[in-house]
Amino acid sequence: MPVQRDTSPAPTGHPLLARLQHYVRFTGEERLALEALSAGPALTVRQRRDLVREGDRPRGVILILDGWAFRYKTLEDGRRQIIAFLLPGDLCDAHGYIHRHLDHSIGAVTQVRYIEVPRERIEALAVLGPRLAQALWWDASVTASIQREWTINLGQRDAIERLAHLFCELVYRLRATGLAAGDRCDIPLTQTDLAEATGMTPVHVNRMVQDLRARGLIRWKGHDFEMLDLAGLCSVAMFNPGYLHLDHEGRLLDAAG
Amino acid sequence: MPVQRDTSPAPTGHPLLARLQHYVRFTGEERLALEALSAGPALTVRQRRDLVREGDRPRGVILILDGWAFRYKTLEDGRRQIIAFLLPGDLCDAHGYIHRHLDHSIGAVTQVRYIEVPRERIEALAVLGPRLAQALWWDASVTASIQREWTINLGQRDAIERLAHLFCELVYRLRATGLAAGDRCDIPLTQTDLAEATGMTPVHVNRMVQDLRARGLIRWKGHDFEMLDLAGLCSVAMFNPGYLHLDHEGRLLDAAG
DNA sequence: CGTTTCCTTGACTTAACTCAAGAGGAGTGG
DNA sequence: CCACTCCTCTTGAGTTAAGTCAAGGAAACG
Repeated sequence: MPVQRDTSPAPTGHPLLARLQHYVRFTGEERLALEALSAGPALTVRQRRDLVREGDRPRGVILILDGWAFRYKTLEDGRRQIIAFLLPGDLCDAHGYIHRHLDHSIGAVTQVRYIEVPRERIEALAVLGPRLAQALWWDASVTASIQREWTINLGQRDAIERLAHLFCELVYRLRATGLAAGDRCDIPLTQTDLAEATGMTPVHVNRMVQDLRARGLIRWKGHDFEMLDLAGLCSVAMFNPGYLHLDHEGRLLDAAG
Repeated sequence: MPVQRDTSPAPTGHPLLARLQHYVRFTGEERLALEALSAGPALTVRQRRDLVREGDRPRGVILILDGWAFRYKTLEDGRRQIIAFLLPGDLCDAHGYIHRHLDHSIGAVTQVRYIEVPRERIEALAVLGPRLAQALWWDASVTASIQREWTINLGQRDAIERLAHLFCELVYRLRATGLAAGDRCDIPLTQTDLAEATGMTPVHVNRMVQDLRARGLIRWKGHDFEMLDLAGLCSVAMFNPGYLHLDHEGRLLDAAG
């Protein structure tokens, strides 16, 4: 039996709050309201299972509390594309509230603890104050921006660039949620996951990972990932963090503690 | 001097309304409110100019009244990716209201007539009734869905499939706005545009277009496009229109007239 | 301690790119 | 009206990045 926390409380505080505070400065009341979101009964899926599946009727907005997941979609002939990675603190509208059926699935990489927040509770949040609504809008528009960046990644960058870009994005996003200590973090993905996200074969991903290692840009063994040369990796990837929009008033708050 | 309408009223009625009616059935009052959106002073850009540029401060939501445009983003070394096509009736949040700077540009293919709708007027719409809010949500979530589909397109499909898929999407979207008569429509794109949207070279796009023609799937001369075999093209592309979510209550209304 | 999953490497194939040059139109100006 | 330019489309020949197939090794799992 794997040694994994199962019934323990959220181990990283409140990842959503941690991230939203980069965008907007909250009052104590607002903070409590956000924390209350994750107070409901958490669900758990085992690693490599689906949280929700294409064709399901959406049950609410999913808030990832702990663990990694991804959105994906499958073509008729079995080819599979990972569309986005979902990290702790990610709110993922699954999708649009309104649609009858999901047009994609969400799968777990690791064991994932999450909450299905009924839409009413999200809407109720927004009523509490414009800052909360603003933060949620901000978050949604960052999600859209990331999706656009993936379009560029797949359309214009070659293999090493794509891979380097993905690593940069993941590290920046983990940092924003407090899940990266300096240049080190946990990346529980397999090279096959990376292949499905970057549109290449696992074999080629492997060669590119070796290449990044050989250039002294990254270290990656098991789940343990380290950026040895952030500037170098960004340069290879032509990574510009602007699209993550991590530059709002909240930054000040973040710097202060 | 080119012979182009310039100060004439919107030639296709209300493309936004035409499209939203596929999603939601409106009352007369709601319809008027939507039509009022395009009552403001329309702006015009000449073909191949930008409506807005990366780094600009967003001025509002853009509503395309007439003509084709696209979102795009440029890498440092000049490579350019078209991220989405914007057709008449498209509302494009440019972007997120909230951000200080746009993280991408919007360029015109043809001459484009459009309106910059202040965010307040969008919000005011939503207050008028839940159906309007619902329709706008629907629209936004379809946009997100299209963006996800592009990710798959670029990541998993090969050259002919990508191109076929793009043609299918455009035809379906034009139909939903009443801009395709049967299987014929206007596609004012160059093969270089298609190349920038599908992540290939113009030369290769050309070869693939020839291929689709040779297979008897499409006819395309100048701007005049015709699907000769919709089922065949969908099959080549593994196109499944579900992601466009054109299947709401409004469909009944549409069928009725 | 065996089994499965994941990573790694090598040899070969192929889809797509590059470079280059020519053809067809559309608009421009003499 | 014709010559000119510019832009887009087209075709061919050679190159390259990435895919395929196959097999061995190293972890991780149970």
